[in-house]
Amino acid sequence: MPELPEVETIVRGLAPALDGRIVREVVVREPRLRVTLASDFATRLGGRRLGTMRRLGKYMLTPLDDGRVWLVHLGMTGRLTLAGARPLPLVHDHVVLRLDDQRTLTYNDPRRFGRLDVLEPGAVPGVVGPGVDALDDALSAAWLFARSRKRRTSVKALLMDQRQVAGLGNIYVSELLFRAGVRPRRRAALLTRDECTRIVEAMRAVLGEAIGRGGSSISDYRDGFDQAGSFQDEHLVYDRAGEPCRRCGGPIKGVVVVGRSTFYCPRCQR
DNA sequence: CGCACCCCCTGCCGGC
DNA sequence: TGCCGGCAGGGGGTGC
Repeated sequence: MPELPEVETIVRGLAPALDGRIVREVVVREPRLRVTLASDFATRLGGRRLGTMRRLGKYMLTPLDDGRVWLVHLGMTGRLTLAGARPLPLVHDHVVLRLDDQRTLTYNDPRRFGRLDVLEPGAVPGVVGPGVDALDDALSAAWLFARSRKRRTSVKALLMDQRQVAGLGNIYVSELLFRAGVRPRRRAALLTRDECTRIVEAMRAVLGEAIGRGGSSISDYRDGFDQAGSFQDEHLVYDRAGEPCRRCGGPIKGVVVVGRSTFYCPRCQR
């Protein structure tokens, strides 16, 4: 579920509230996430003072006062929610942190595809690979043009590859390619400089607007305070197969590209 | 190298 | 109404 705008929304909300807090207690109710929590996870996080949480791609990274970094990845259905003292535990509440201000930070994840970890100092760069964050200034049209040369893969696969561009997921790739007027299956190596410019501009625009709307709540996404986003109301193509294109009126097409459902307008995108 | 296909897991929805 | 197959915003592994 959560892509860059959703993770960014959570981080913007939680970072000020968590900065400087001390983790008084860590309760692991279910360690079997996609990667089973290390047996010492609770002791490595317990007692630590939290620094300023930040986002890198779809990861949430919080520095600890011992130099390590607390890492959270929400997978498809993860939620990180800050609430008052001792809220009633809900089904799929896997990890519960009690803070020194008596508030409670809960990791809930029905499908358990998420990841929680405490990283050693210096391990952070490795978690996202050599690519750049989708909102990093370094991701320019020139960078994308250079990176896409000699790639036999589709532009969608290139943009979805977290080692290349970190943060984009299935919703926002369809949305940004519609705005850029580029078909998802176009060979990356055949993108023109002008198309790379349009893709980068569309990427920044759609991500910025989505963040402004608090992300997309398709079914279960909520921010760090359990509030839904509203950008799903602005989707132009995602999950709209057969419905009229909002620009030309023609039917939106739904296909599968690199194993993921993909939506585009055959008339508006080339 | 790129991709099809498999897995991880629960929940929801549509069809019958 | 109830069951079942298919699919879901992510990511990792294998084998062709």
